[in-house]
Amino acid sequence: MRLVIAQCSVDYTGRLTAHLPLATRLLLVKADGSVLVHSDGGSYKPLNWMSPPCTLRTSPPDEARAEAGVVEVWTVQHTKTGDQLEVSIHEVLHDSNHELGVDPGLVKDGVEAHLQKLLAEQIEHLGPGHVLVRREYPTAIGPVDILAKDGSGGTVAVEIKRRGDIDGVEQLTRYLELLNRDPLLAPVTGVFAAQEIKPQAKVLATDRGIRCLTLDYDALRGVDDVDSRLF
Amino acid sequence: MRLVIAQCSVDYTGRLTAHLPLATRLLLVKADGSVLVHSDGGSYKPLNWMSPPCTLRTSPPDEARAEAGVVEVWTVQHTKTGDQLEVSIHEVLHDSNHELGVDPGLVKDGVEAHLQKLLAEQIEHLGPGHVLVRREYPTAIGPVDILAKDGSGGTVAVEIKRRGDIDGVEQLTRYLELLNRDPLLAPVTGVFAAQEIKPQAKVLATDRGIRCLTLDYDALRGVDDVDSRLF
DNA sequence: TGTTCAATGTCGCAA
DNA sequence: TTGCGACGTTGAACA
Repeated sequence: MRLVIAQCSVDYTGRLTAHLPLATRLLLVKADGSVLVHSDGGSYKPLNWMSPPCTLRTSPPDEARAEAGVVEVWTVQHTKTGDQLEVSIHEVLHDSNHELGVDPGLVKDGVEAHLQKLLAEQIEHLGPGHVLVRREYPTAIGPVDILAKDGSGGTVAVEIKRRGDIDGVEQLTRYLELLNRDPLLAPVTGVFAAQEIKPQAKVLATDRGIRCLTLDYDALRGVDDVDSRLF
Repeated sequence: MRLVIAQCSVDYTGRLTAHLPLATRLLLVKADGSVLVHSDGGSYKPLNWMSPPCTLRTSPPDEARAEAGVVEVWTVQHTKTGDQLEVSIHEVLHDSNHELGVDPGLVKDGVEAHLQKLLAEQIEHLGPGHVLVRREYPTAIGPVDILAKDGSGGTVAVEIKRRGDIDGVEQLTRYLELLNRDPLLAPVTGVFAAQEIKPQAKVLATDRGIRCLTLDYDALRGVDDVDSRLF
């Protein structure tokens, strides 16, 4: 990631034509070649930008621009649409390069983990008499989201998803198979819990004797203590 | 504008709950206190952010976080909604401050002015035999976007909008009323030209004998000389 | 100031 | 790939 603070003017031609008069701004060049032009205010949206895939080419100014005080021209062109961003740089005030590496991303996780925490706290949603054993119960093939005991002493394994798909049912099935080999736990029944469960997933789960539980995120959250939001 | 490159994890609580695991990212603090968290890829949208009005407070980590390697905690809170962004900083790799001043802004000039220029250049879109008189034809109540002569010597007044609404028809009506008082110009007919014309506007215009013309921006531009894009 | 509607929307999932 | 809907939508015009 390259950070440049520079006096510059910017022109964009693409879906529309736009122009930014001369001023001091931040030019942010990302590893994928995309460029953001930010001012010192406004929202998170840049004044101007070019999204990937695109290429950045720097060149000396033509005579007319050199006259006008331009020292370098950046031409950023979108690889597919041909949209073009042209930055006329008058003075560079800062220029630094930074190695960031790939972001683990998976932003907006939260929801699934939060659902797990909320359901663990309100384990009664599994049915009367249920008691939490633990969250993230470790097994050889990965942690089970929630392990609980039902009223009759049987074990319950819960797989939680934001959107319940066939994959989730398969995953839970593997856990159940493994857990049921453990005489201390067996018999282990399964609960597939999600905000929204696909009909196909519901059919498969039911066929395998797995109970489906639709979670109401807002309702679960409403009961939750406001102070415990950061988990 | 403050630029910080740091190893950090980020938590957001507001409309939703989101978490960013530990990684190296850009933290951008704008003059108005707003904060953007950018990775080295993706689009112009930050991974996480806080929009103004908000306040940034930095504090030493609590004991548990200090254990985990956190050296500083940023708490950014929205003044009105109470949304909160918490940045746990593990290591600062770069930290610089820059005075940018107020941006002249006025981004996104263009479309309407560009449409006017393009239509003036390709006046034949008004119909066969049309000749341009001038753009921005001055009148007592403001300039008419385009004034032209049709094949039979009559005058044509064109009002151009990006989106054609009732207001535009009213405006053109006022111009027509005024222009038709001028014996040198009369009879003056009206053309309401826009990229998109609202049904109500079309009805009103037609009712008043004003012709509607839908402009195809891309098609007009396609014909346009590539070198004349900067206007 | 609140409401409506476009956007260089962007983003994410389903068909 | 394409289409559709939601978004911490954002942003501007209009009432």
